[in-house]
Amino acid sequence: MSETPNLRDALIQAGMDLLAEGGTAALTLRQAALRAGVSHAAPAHHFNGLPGLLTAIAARAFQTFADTLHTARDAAGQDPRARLLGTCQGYLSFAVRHSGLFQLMFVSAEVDRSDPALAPAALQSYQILSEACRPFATHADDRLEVAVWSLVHGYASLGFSSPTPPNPMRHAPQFAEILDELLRA
Amino acid sequence: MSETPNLRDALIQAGMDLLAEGGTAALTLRQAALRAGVSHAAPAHHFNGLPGLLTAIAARAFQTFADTLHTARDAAGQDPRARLLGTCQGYLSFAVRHSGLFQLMFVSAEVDRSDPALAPAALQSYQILSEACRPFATHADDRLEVAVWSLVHGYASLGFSSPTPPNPMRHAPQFAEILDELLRA
DNA sequence: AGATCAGCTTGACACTGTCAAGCTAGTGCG
DNA sequence: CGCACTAGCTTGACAGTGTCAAGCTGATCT
Repeated sequence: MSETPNLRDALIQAGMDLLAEGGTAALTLRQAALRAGVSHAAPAHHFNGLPGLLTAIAARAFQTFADTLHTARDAAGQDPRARLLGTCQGYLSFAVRHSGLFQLMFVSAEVDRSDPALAPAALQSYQILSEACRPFATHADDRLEVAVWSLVHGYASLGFSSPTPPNPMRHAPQFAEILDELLRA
Repeated sequence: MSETPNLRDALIQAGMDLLAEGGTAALTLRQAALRAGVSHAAPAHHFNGLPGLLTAIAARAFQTFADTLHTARDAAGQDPRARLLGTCQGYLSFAVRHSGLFQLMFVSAEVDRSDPALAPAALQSYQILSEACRPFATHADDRLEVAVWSLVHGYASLGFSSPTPPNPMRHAPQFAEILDELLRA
């Protein structure tokens, strides 16, 4: 039993690997258990069934999401517009590189969004984006950051269902130009 | 035999009902077959397995989606801005009222997005939105319509994962104000 | 009249999540 | 020291799922 001092983490990691390799359909309690080298019912002991594992994975994903936004913003220099654009590009980069996690975080009906473990990292992610928007806010309410958030999230999401027929995303304008369009207000 | 002259349509309808009642998890080949009063393997004969049924449902959903956009736009009067706002509100209304279908159409990995039956209605939906954007286009490329599309799609999507912790969507500004923000450019 | 065949049924298979029961090693207690 | 106890995991079972192969049935065509 010295192999896995922390089976819980090993199961989360196995689940993330499965998700990255085979998409949502491949993420299975039994397969995660198999990868971690334990019996098929072991995961139920640490998480409380499949939704529990998915929620734990989503929580960890929000953490790396926040990290991605953070480093992308800091790499963009000091100019406020560059920082906001960098943050958004980190957002898009994460969505493309970890599409399975992205989908799990934002759309999966099986993660328990009331789980208290989900709040901190998710809030942190949002605050990074919100803070990058602040220099451009012209109204008292949150309308600009909600606009930017909706814009980047929609752009990312539509990029997925991109083989979708309407698909102006195939030759879509770069996000930078679209963001500029919004910031010109 | 005389009960269901068109079993295919009956299965699609049963699937849409299941989706509306119990979400994605409740939409099952066997349950759809049960509702249509046929054996568990009958659906595989009309669609080619579960992805086929999901794709057929998505295709029909795109049709009613286009209808929703169309009527919402026409009900908004003649002013270009009112028409665009009306179209977007139709978009949001559909997303809220048919969240299961919306998710199926845009995110589900199990629908075959290369299916030729998907293209027409989806293209029609996109063209309605695109046309409503035309009076405001200032550039040669599609950047405005992609911006509006991303904005409304992201706003709708974030509204779902809304129990999500960051959740500025709880007291989110009305979409109209956000759209105005974009159109001011 | 007889052949053909699409449409559906029946039965089986592997796979899934979940539950109940049991094992096992480490811990605290008398 | 010995013994109950418990957390962590295993084993075995169950219902439900998608999918496939084989068979039935009734209408259509030659």
